[in-house]
Amino acid sequence: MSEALFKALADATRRAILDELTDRNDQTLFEICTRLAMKHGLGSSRQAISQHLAVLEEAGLVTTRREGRYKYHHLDTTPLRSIVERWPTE
Amino acid sequence: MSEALFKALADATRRAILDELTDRNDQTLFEICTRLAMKHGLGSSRQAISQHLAVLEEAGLVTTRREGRYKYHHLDTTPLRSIVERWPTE
DNA sequence: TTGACAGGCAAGTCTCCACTTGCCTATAAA
DNA sequence: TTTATAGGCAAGTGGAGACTTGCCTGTCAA
Repeated sequence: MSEALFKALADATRRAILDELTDRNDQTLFEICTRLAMKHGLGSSRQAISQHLAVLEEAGLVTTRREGRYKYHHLDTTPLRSIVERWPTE
Repeated sequence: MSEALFKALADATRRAILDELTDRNDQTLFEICTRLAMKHGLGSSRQAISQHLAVLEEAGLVTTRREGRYKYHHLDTTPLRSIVERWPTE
């Protein structure tokens, strides 16, 4: 569903998460929270980021991997191709 | 501002308008309204479509040209490149 | 000049969504 | 076994935005 993709991209905090995962892939929720606060100056709570990650995962932009009590998130940009395929940029 | 771009893409009706303009460029508001109703089964009012076009224009995805009492809208997909440039798909 | 047509403006309603709050589960260290 | 850590769940709140409604402006044909 492309609806989930565009909905995921619609929020600035979620786009900052994608930026952060582009910079360093495979991060846990807490890592993302602290690094977002540092580099992007975002004061979002853990729950907020967690909900954002769920939206990104539903869009297929983020996949997860469990390891003990840690959950690693990594970026998958392939869904973005459908955008330029739908409306070609030439 | 990329905020305007993602906001513009976030709505399904606006994406249908982009589809319609991809299929046939340079349409007036009324043409878009009637063709959306036909092909996409959308029963949106004229004002609704007009407001959507304003959002698309603000995002740089649509440019306009006045001609008498007609206003023609045409598609510009170049802003979409910034998406795959921001998060490369390889 | 009058009426129809293409489009614009502004206020109001309503729904969705981002975020909070509080509590719960599970893993690992003390 | 306790205690701290990493994360999850669910209900409630507030604000942004999609859509409507009513009226107004400007252009062209009869």
